[in-house]
Amino acid sequence: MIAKTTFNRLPEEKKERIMQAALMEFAEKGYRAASINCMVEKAGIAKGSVFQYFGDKEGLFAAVFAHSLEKVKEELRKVRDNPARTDIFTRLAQIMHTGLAFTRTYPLIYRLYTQLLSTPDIPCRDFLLTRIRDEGKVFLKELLEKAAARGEIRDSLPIQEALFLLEALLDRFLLASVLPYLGNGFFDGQNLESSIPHFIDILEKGMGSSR
Amino acid sequence: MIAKTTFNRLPEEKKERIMQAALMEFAEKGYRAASINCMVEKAGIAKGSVFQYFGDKEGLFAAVFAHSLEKVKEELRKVRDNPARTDIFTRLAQIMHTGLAFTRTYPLIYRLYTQLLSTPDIPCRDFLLTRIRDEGKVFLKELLEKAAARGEIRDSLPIQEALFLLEALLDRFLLASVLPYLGNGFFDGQNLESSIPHFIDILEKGMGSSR
Amino acid sequence: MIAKTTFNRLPEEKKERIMQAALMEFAEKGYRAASINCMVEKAGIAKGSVFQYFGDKEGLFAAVFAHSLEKVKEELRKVRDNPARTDIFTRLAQIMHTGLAFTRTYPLIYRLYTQLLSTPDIPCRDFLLTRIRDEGKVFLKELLEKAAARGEIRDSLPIQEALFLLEALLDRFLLASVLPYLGNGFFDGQNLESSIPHFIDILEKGMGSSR
Amino acid sequence: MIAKTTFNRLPEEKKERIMQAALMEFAEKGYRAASINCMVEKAGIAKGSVFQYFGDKEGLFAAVFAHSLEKVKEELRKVRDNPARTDIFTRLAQIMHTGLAFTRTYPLIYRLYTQLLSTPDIPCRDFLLTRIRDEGKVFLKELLEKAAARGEIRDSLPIQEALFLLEALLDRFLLASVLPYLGNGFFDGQNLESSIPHFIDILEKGMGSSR
DNA sequence: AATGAATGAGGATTCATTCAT
DNA sequence: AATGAATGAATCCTCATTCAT
Repeated sequence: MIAKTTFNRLPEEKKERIMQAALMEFAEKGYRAASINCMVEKAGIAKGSVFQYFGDKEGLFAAVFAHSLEKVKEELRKVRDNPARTDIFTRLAQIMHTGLAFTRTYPLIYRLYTQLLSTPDIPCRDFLLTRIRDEGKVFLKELLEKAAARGEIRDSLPIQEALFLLEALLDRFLLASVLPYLGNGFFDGQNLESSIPHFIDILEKGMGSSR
Repeated sequence: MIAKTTFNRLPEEKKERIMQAALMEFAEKGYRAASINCMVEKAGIAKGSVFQYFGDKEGLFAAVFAHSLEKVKEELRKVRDNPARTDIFTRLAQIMHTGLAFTRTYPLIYRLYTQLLSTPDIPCRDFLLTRIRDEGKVFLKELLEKAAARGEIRDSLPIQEALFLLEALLDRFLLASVLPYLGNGFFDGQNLESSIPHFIDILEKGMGSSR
Repeated sequence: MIAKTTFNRLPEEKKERIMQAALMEFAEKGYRAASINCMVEKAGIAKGSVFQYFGDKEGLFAAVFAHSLEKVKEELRKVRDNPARTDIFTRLAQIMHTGLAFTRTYPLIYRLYTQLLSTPDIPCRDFLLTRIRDEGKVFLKELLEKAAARGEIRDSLPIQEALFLLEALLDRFLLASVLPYLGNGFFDGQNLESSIPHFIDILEKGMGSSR
Repeated sequence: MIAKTTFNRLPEEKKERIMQAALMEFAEKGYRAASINCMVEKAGIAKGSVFQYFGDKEGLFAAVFAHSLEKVKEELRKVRDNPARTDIFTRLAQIMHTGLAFTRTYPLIYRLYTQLLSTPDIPCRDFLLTRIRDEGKVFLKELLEKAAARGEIRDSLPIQEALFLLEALLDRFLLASVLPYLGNGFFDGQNLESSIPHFIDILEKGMGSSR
């Protein structure tokens, strides 16, 4: 955290190269197994530089995480600032499309997130997960509440569980785009997009107001 | 994989002790970070024995995985062999309850599974994940197909997507019981059970046949 | 401290070789500058073994220290169990001779002690120094007290300061045998022995009972 | 040693700041463990500057040492230029008081000296120690010789050994003011001053001319 | 003259694995 | 079959030193 300035003063190209190499390491191998040796080789920099820039491995991870979160935020903003005059189910479809585009563009970032979820010994994990949640999940909640206010969802809908289900579906949907195992062999790559309307169909019947 | 026999000839108590210690290591620290040093200390056996029994770390992991999968299968059998004369939604509720009981009883096994999901450099990951899928997911599919045959679900339901959604929900539901972060603060420990009917409510409306 | 057994089970010759190599490193370079790399090369063992035996560098240091202290204790016992029926000044001369013989035999042990004295960041320094003091200095105190009881020293002698002076002289005397700088160029190696009676002369006049 | 001029042209305040920071590092951690990184941070200068000023770590140490020696010399001069018309034992008491005041004012300088004494791998150690000796010890010798000429000390006194004893006592006395361990628990901080007369008492009886 | 980014050798330490007993 | 001592590669990290700006 101290010498963060050193890194920030670097030319943009080099910064990106380093972030990319580090992201690859962490996303592919997980925090512990990620090797700074491999990382610096990929990035083409000296090993010592990493520690000058980020202090230690933990600092590097935090930087990579922050860098990735920034990308996520940009993406979220796109969805949020969309021509919002549509009903919630149309928006959910939009979100799924946008999310899919995101994981296709930045598959490693999504992998980093799943690493974080399942690896208990990552430093600051609690803090980092909290930041993600604050960033991403509040959004869905607002979406649901506004839809409720507009009468787009049925009165009897249990909000918390609906929220949980939406998150689960979205998360798994994105995960499937990164890890083909989860698609059950049914969803192979390109087909994920075409399944979106079907998901929306189920959600609409399950959550929408009748009529 | 080589001298598996040697391990199998061990007294049951010792086998269980070793498996338990190894499961703890792998589930808590992940594959790479797991230390055979720590493991043998917990198990109270000689380090050399591990390599005599399982060949190498990878073999040990495979054995732990197989051992855990066996427990999962037992559990699945319980659900499958249940008094099956109920509709699919009642059964889904049963499954959620049973799953929750399972992760409460064997939280480490579920963690092992999530580790496997998110850590790409575990050897044989593909093979192991395939085995899980074959074990667990075929079951849900059959459930859906039978329900369709009985007319419990609407004709227009897109089966693949419904299956995917069910898996996503179940998985996330169990994960939340192990990792409190995912509950969004809404679900705190005991509350997970009470939310099951609400999930079923959504699913029934989304997937069930009208009337 | 844990795997101390491993080291103790080693053949005596190997144990001694390792202790000697470690003592050389620590005594010559100080705790921080001592390199385990150099040490294992001198001892002809694998680097990993050091950590198996002693846990970490600190544990190694503690072991070397304990080993050395054992040698010191043996030496002290020799002096203590001497034909004790002589006056204190004769005994002081004996002690100086014995001490000199000790530093000549184990110069590194004495250097280790001085390293400990002057290096503030050695782990457990307080504890180790206390152990030395308990071992060595109580002895001088008893000597003085018995001499007082026998009337060998004057009533007006300030005991604490006399003790301090004796320690200072003994310590410096031994130090000079190890570090020639302190001898002021006057005492070159062999001459230290011949100066003992002269020191005793001063001490006797300063501390002895008149006549 | 190369561009010493560059450093000397610096504003006095900056020079002092740098010397102080370096002295702290060396005195507290010893030569090897002292980190130029820490040092420059404390001093608030660029790391490169150290090497521009002093060539390398060794040169920096030599400069710090010289700077400290200068302070010692000033102090010595005070004692030397004292109203000298007193006998040697009064002067020794003065010296002890002055020395104590010095180590209280500049404890780091004394620590630097003890580091130098006990750490054999400091470069130029021989040279530096010789300079100290030349500075400090000649003085005591003169004192003794003049006292002998004035008949303040007995004819039979072995001069070299007396000198050695005085040095040992003074050194240990000062050391005890910096490292409390050596006081044996008897001398706690403030008490050192009050013990001076008692030391002088012993010395006078041991070395003074009878009557 | 001053800066501070870059470097890589070397530090302690951990660990899976081998093998003689 | 079981042990646990031995090994050395790989880990993160620190540091003095260099050099372009």
